[in-house]
Amino acid sequence: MSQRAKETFTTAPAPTPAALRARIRGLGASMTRSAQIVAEAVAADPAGCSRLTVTALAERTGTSEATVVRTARLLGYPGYRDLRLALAALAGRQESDEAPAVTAGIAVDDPLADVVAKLAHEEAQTLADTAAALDLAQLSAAVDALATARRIDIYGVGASALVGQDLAQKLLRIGLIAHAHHDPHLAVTNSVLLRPGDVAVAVTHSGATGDVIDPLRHAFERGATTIAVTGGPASPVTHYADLVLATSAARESRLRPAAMSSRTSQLLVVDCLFVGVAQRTYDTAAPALAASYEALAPRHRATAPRTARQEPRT
Amino acid sequence: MSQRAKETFTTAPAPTPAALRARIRGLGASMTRSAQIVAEAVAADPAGCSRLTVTALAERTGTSEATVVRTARLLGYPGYRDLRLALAALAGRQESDEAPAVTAGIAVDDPLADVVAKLAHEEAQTLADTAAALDLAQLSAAVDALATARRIDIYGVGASALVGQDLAQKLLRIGLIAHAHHDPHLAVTNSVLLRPGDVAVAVTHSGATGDVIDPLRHAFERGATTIAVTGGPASPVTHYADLVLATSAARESRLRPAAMSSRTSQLLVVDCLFVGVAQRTYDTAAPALAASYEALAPRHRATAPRTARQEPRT
DNA sequence: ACCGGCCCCGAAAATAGCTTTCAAAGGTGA
DNA sequence: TCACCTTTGAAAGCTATTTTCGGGGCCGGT
Repeated sequence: MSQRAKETFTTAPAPTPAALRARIRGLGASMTRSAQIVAEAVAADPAGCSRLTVTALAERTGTSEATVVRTARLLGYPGYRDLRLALAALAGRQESDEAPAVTAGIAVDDPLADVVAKLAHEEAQTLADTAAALDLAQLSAAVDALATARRIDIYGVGASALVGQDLAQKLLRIGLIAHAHHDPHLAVTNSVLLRPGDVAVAVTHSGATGDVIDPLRHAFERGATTIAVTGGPASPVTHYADLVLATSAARESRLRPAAMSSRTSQLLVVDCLFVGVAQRTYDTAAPALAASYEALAPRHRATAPRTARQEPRT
Repeated sequence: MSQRAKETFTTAPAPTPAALRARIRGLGASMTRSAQIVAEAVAADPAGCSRLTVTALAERTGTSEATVVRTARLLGYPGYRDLRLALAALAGRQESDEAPAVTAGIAVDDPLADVVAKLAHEEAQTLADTAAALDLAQLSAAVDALATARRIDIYGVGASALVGQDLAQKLLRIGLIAHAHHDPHLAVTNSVLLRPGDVAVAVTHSGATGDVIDPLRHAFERGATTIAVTGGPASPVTHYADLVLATSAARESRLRPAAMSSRTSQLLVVDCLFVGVAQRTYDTAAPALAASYEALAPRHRATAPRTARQEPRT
């Protein structure tokens, strides 16, 4: 057997994914001069190098393609192609680790890209907070109450009205009798009709919105089961709530007082309620969902109109 | 201009790193059959596919090299090589994120704690996907249009109606003239009044909701700037949209067909629009926000009623 | 100091993989 | 049914990677 079949000396057995850095350090001085240069360049900027071709990397390091390939082999990969792939993976990993770089608040002069990143990050944070803070016992009791309710009234005004409507829409779709009221007068008018076995839900971030508290109080006094979805666990609304579901009370900055985190948080709670109820009433919920889906189908256009695309007018 | 220079139709401008998942979901049904097969294989096993050559992937999916390359282009990369790199990066990232523990869908018999965790995780995922996939150029243009609009009409029905209302509420609070219409007839009636300088926004997850497309078309034909917030970047609604803001089109499982991920995604887009507009019009937006906040104060009860807490009836 | 041997290195040939072209097959609307 | 457009795979064309090959430097021996 020849002592060097065709310059294929697999120095290391492992084409490892991310142990790359260690490997480079490990081999360190045992590499030839130009191999070191290449390895160093790779270690210094994996992401950047992953975007280069052999030729480009050779040029950048002032070496030749052959040397680059040899270095890749030294590092344990079958060839440069695979080193490049590993480099990309490494870059992806790093990127995900350093993601929460944008924790701060949003400023007036942030570029749009930052705004998007910050908003997404903050809302994700809010979701995590809310999930962690949710009282499962209360949630479970709320699900029970909703699942067996004769009738469900939901109160919310302003931004919370939308959350209430979302809940009502969802519950309706699985066959429950749910109404969302955002008109305070109508809410009160309806609330006095409730009785034991009914459920009233109040959605209010501050927990101090009179227009929502009033109908809830009436429902409470008439014996309905009352649920408060609020960011203020000790706020006025909780006085008339049998069950309190806490939403995250993230501070709202100057540029987003109009309910962002709070809305996200409330919606998560609503979703939890909905899924919980849907699970508990699966036998009736599933067909109801299917039916409403079918009923909607004809309102969707299957394909784009065949006419040529109309150009935006000049 | 030739209609097809050399089969180089860069469907999407962004060769983004991690927006891949979102992109695949988004294009979804708008791809050709074999492209779907390839995309699906890629989405199902990014790490594995990143190790395959064009030929190998073509064979695995039962298609041809050409199709694989075309799919890579569809997903926004210059070619397969780059897709492969991105895949590797994605794999690396995933590996580092590794233990979301509760990745799977929600089952009928999941305990409530799991439901909460899964929902929160999925919605957070959706947020990340959406943020990654958002086209900043389109967003920026949309912000400009909104900020300078004479009048803004927003169309959405069903779950998307709530998103539309949310946007309208926010824009109103910073002094813009915005209306959300969820009644298809009224929407059409209003849309024919729009003219250049006005903005129409359509919110629809599927992008195929006739009740929303109709008013948007009218607005488009009358010269208003039209914006589509949709999960289907190639869906019918985009035919009449000057600007398209893509939302994540995560699959909705049996227990949550009623718009959860899609709603979260849409709301993030709405928030981005709002913050963007608020930034651009800060001088007028800030006082308007303050004023609306003041005006609301009296409707909040500062403290709990002094009466003793009423016990739940026995 | 000179010479021979060995290894390192880069230029260029060889090859594998990626991209493009082209024509046929499969639909779709008139 | 026919014409047209879309989609698809086979094969040609090209780029990037890998291998080969020979020049040149370093070291020990003479």
